[in-house]
Parts: sequence; C-alpha cells; structure tokens
Amino acid sequence: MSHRKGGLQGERTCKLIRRALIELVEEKGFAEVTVGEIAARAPVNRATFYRYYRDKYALVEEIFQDVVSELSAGLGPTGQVATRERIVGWERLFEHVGRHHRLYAALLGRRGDPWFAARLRERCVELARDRLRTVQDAIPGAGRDAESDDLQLVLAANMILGAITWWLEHHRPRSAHDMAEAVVRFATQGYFDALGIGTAQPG
Amino acid sequence: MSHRKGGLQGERTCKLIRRALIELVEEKGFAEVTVGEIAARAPVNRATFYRYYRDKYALVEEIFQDVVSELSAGLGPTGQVATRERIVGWERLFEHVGRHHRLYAALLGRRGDPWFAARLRERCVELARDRLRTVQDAIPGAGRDAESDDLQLVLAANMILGAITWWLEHHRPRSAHDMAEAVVRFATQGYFDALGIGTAQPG
Amino acid sequence: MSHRKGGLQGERTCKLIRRALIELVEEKGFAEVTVGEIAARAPVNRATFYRYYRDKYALVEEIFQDVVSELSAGLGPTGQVATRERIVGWERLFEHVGRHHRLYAALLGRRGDPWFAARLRERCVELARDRLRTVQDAIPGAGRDAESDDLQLVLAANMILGAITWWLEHHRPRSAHDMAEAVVRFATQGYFDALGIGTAQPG
Amino acid sequence: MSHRKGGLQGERTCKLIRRALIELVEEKGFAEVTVGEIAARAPVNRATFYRYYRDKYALVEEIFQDVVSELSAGLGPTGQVATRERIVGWERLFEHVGRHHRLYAALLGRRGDPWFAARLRERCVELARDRLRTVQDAIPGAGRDAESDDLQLVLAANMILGAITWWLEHHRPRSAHDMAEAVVRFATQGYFDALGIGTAQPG
DNA sequence: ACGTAAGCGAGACGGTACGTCGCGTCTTACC
DNA sequence: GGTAAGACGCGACGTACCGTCTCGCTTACGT
Repeated sequence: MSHRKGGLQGERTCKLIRRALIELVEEKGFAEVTVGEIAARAPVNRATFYRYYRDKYALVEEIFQDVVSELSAGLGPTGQVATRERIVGWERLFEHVGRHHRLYAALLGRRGDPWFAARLRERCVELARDRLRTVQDAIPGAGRDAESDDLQLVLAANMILGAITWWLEHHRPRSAHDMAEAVVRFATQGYFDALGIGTAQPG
Repeated sequence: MSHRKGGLQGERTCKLIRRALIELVEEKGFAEVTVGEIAARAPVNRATFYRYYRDKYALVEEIFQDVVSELSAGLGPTGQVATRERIVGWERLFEHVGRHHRLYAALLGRRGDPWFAARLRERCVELARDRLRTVQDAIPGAGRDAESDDLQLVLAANMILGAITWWLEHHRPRSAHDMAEAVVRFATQGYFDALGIGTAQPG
Repeated sequence: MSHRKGGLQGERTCKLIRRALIELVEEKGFAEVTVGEIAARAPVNRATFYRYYRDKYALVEEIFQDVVSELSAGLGPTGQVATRERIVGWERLFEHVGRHHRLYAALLGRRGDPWFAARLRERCVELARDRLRTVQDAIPGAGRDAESDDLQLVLAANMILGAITWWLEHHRPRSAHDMAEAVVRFATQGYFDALGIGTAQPG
Repeated sequence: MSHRKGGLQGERTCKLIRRALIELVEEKGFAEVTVGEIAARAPVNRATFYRYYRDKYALVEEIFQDVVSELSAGLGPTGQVATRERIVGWERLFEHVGRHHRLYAALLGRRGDPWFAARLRERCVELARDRLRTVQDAIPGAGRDAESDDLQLVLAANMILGAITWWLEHHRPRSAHDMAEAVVRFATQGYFDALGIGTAQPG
C-alpha cells in the first residue's frame, strides 16, 4: 500500500489480487484459501503476489484497513451530542457492514479468521471508548474505573460484533435501523427488558 | 473416543497426546501446532497420532467435547428458581473456565481457533436458551418472537464470551463471582447503568 | 518348515498362508503383495504370519524349495545314459513347470521377483552342470576350461529359462514334449539351423 | 524428458538426479534405493525429485530409454550383409554394455529390477527380429512360422542376456570380442559343439 | 520518441507438514 | 501353545503450499 502506488500497473494488479481474495474467502473461507489460488484467480503470477504482499495475512490486513477507514470516515466525528435516542451511529455501522456484507460475512463467519474478528473487535472497542469518553467528559462528577470501564466496553463490543455476525449469518433479515435499535435496547435496558420479560430473573 | 477404550495402552496414549496438544497450544497457539510436534511432545510416534485422530482438529474436538460435558454437568439442571440476583449459574461458568483457564485462553485467544470459539458460543446460546425457556414458561402471558429471542440470546452469549475472553487475556484479575456480577449487571441494567452513568446516552 | 511341524494347527496355518501367497502372486505379482494381504487372505492374523516367516521372501523361498525338491525328484538320478535324442529330462522339466504353471508364471513373469528367477536359473545351472560333468567324465580325453564351461552353462540355463517364460506367457500353446524338442534343437544345432535357415548368417 | 528441456537448471538437476540414482543402484541395488536417498545424493530436495519424476521407476525408465537409444544408434542400420562370421553387431552390443557396465550390472543383477531386464530382453528380441527378417527376406523360399520364429528369437535373446549378465557379474573377464564370439558360437553350433564335446549328448 | 527500468510470467528450488501405508516387534487375553 | 486383536515405533511414500529466487520479455515512463 505504500511502495507500489508508483505504477498504474501495480495498482491494477493489487486490485485484481484483492478482488480474488474476497471472492475466494466468500467461497471457501479464509483459512482454506492459498496464495496459489489467489494468484490463479486474479489472474496473476504467484510470484507477483509476493511482490506486493508478504502473505495472505498481509493482504487481508490491507483490505481490513481500507474497510475500517471507510467505516471511521462514515461514522464522522465522535464528539457529537449523544442521546439515548440517537442510534444513528450504530445504524451507520450496520449500513456499512451491509454494504460490505459479503466480505464481513466471509471474514467473521466461523470459517473466517479469528484474527480478523479480533481486529474488528478492537476497533469497536476503540470507537466505543471514544464515545464513552465524550460522554464521561460531559459528566464532571462521574468517578472512573479504567479497568471496569474497559471490561464494559469489551462486553459492549462483543455484543455488537455478535449482532453483526448474527445479522450476516441470517442474511440480514432486518434493516440496519432495526438492528441498531435492538443493540441499543440491549445496551440501555439490559437483556431481560429487551426481551420484554422485565419481571423475570436470570439464573 | 469410542474405539479405543478397549486397550489400556491406547487410553494412556490418548491422554499423552491430549496433554501434549494442550501444552503446545498454550505455548504457540493452535494454528501453529503441528502433528509432528504433538507426537514429539507426547512422546509418541507420529503414525500413532494418526491411529487415534484424523488430524489435530479431531483431537481438539475431542478435548472440547470433554470440557463442555464437564461444564454442562457442573451447571446442573436448568429449571431452577431464577432471580435477578441469582448469579450462581454464571459464577459456576467462570469457575469452570478458570479451572481450565490455560486451555480456554489458548483456544479463545486471537491465536485460538475460530471454530472452537464458534462451538463454545453455540453452546452458550443453547444454555441460555434453556434458561430463558424456563423463565418464559413461568410467564404464561408472555408473547414470544422466536427470531427476536434468538438475536437477544446471541447477543447475550457474545457478551459472555467476551467477558470470558477479557478475563483470560487479563489473567483473571477478578474472582469468578465478580465476573458473574459484572455480566449480570450488564445483562439486567444495560451498559450505561452498569457504568454508573445512567443519565448519559449512547451515540 | 522346521520348528513348526509340532502342531497340526501350525501345519494347517502354513498351508493357508502359502496358498494365500500363491493366489495373490497370481493376481497382482509378487512385488505388490503385502504381508497384510497374505494374512487377510489366509485368513490368519498378521502376527501369526510372522510367527512362521520372517517376511514374504522367506515364505516364497520355502515354496520355491518345495517346488525345486519336487523337480529334482522328478528328474531322477543324473548319471543316466544321455543321447542327443533323449530329451526326456527336459520334457520332465516342462511337465513339472506345467503342473505348477500358475506359480511359475506368477514368479517368472515381469511382475515376478528377480530373485526368484535368479534362484531358478542357478538351480538350472546346477542341474546342467551335473549332467555335463557326467558327460565329460565319460570322455576322458576332453580338456576342460572351468570358466568357459561355466559361461556355456549359464547361456544354456538362460535359454531354458527363456523357453519356460515364453511358454508360460503364451499360456503353453505347445506340449511339454514340443518345448523340450525346441530347446534341444536350439542347443544342439544352434539358432539358425533351428530356424531352418542354416545357410543364413547372423549380423 | 520433454517438458524440462526449457530450463537449463532443470536440465542440470535431472542430470544430478540421474547420476545419483546410478550411483545408488550400484551400491545397494535398485529395490533398496529410496527417493529420499536419491535426493540427498543428488543433492537436491526431495520435492524437487518429484517435480521431474513421478517415482523412481519413471527415473530409471528415462535412463533406460536413453541407454537403449544409444545402443540402437550404435548398432547402425540393420539391413546389412550378415555372415556367419560377422559378429560385429554383437561385439558392438557388448562394447556398449561394457561402456555402461556399472549401470547394466546394477540393473541386471539379482538386485536389479525385473522390469528393466524384461525391457532389455524385449529390446533384444526386437533387434534380433529385425536382423532375422533381413536374412529371411534374402531367402525367398524359406517357410515361416511366426510363432516358432518368435520362440527361437526369445531363446536367443535370453541367451544373450544371460551372456551379458554373466559377463558383468564376473567383472568382464574377457573382451567384448570374445564374448561376441562365444555367443555366436553357441548360436551357430549349439551348446555341445561350443563346449567342444560334439559327440556327447544331452540328458 | 524512445531507451530504460519497472512490472510481470514462467518456473526452479529448498523446505515443512501433511496423511497414508507397510513393515516387524510386542503385549494381552482367549481357548 | 497357538491364535486373535491390536498398539507401537519406524521409515518411506507422494502431495500440497510455502516463500525465495533467476531469467527473459514487454510495456509504459521519464527525460
């Protein structure tokens, strides 16, 4: 992504390679894809692949970075007014995922790469942390417990990842807006209230 | 898992192999472990490994099954009284994970196997579904929406998995009881209340 | 064939094993036969095979010895009157081979074992040497050149082996008597006379 | 033998491999030679061996083809004048074998490959058939019996093979010319005359 | 515009791991 | 004592990818 911008040809080759990877990951899962297959699909010589990427992980990393950049850009600045009702941020997230649904499905599914999921999770935690900080800064008196905060952020991030995964595995049966709502409901009211059995109690 | 119970020696060999895998997974992650290494570590001939397991996945599958069986047994019958305060079930879960923390850490970490995480997640969903059903059955009038329920269960399961992962990655800085409390708090009060900023609002 | 004569059972087992080998050699050639297959075909446990034979070579060796013993017995004492016309000895050889044609075909064919062919060739040379010595002893004045004799014996033995092989590979299109005649003709008159082109000359 | 002529390196590698095989076959016999050993001796990676040859048989086949080509070329056109005295053809054969004596000894000996011997025998039969045909064509009146001819050719070929084998196993105690003479004597005068005991008679 | 450096295909190569097969030895239990 | 059952170490097999490398061709860039 750096040394190769010089030539048009290199640009083209990288695009071919990336497209090939995505196709193949969709077809058989990241783990099963080999460099040889990517090259054959591109179609490009196997040695050419290695000219641009150290291995298939470097390639997926690049794709991931691009996608995350797009996501970050799409979410806009974090320090916005945040209200319980404003689920716009999450809605945008789901829209973004929906736009790249084949890629996300391939990479997050059970044939996906754990490493990719971890990266995405981290990214979600970061995003959530930014937003939380904004909120916390607005409440001067709030005590902070970094570790505790961290745990809750991780829980939230995992929940959101779970929502995305579920959504993709079920072929997006609901709108991005509905998903965002569901997530927010879970986050604000808790699980049982979200299920409408507020009087019940967990075992 | 079945055909080998005959011989005592076979039993012993399997144990050696399983121990070897766990050690190696802890050291370098599942993906990096090689059948040859497992055999060398056991110590057992590589061919002997193949006498009992088709590949390293079959081996980890067996280990997983055993662990899950132990977990299920440990959780006891599901149809128990469930109160918002009763977090015993989840506490037991964390205790179980803590008991096998090296294995879980190895298999759930980012060097772990996605497939293992998926299996465990499914298992959590099933457990949660059982419990939910018990609760719902106790509330005759409650309307049910299978899909919606499913989503919420998946969210909860992901949250719990996230808690476990976080706990293990940070070398279990809190007690199983505390973790269970944190999880339950998140599930019952939602994310913001759990953070003690009930008045704040998600972006 | 020595330590096992004790039990009837052992006798029986050896017979089964030998029969199995012969069948298999006929079906797929000696080289392709494995101990496991022999055992399975017998049917006998593989370990039992090893109780009696060190490997498949030891087994075929035993079979070979038996066959050669029968052959030697069939040929009778060597010091008989020998005339150019008396081809009875060679006829008996072909009859013997014909009687065991499946075994010989299996072991001498191109899927046979080189080692077996070599053994048989040696045996032929020995037989021929015996006969030659008898003849030579009857001619007191004949000069001897051991090396030269040896070469001619080997040539003769190879020729005979070739005749046997040809006969078997073509499914014995002629009688043993005809074969013996052909061999003797070649041996006594030479190749060109045998072909009826005595005036022609080799290139 | 065809697809690799492109690269110079490939050429070189094949040469190394072939040399290695020949060395090893001389040392321990074809059957005992392992692909791994060939590779180690070349020296070349085992995988590289498989790049060029399916297995050790394919390799020896190629070597054999080359040697036979050289032999055929060396023998020159077949339709030459052939006299009883002209043993030049056979002399050339022995010279050729002598030139490659280590290879032939390795492949024809009792540790050699039966398949190789069979191939060589066939080749000899073909060569002999060509020559015979030339001779027969020169004698219009000669009756022909294809089967009978075939048998005699096979006998001659086996005899020659036997001569070659004997020669090699005894480390070529005589000149190629002497060997050719011995063979021709056997072929033209028959076994007993060749032994100088024309009055004696076979049993 | 055109020579030159790049991008690229082709493919050889060493290397690691795979999963399979067959060997010959051994122990255990049965009859 | 002979046998079945089968575990075990061993070593070779042929295959699949890996990441590196060299070699020419061609092509599109820079001056």
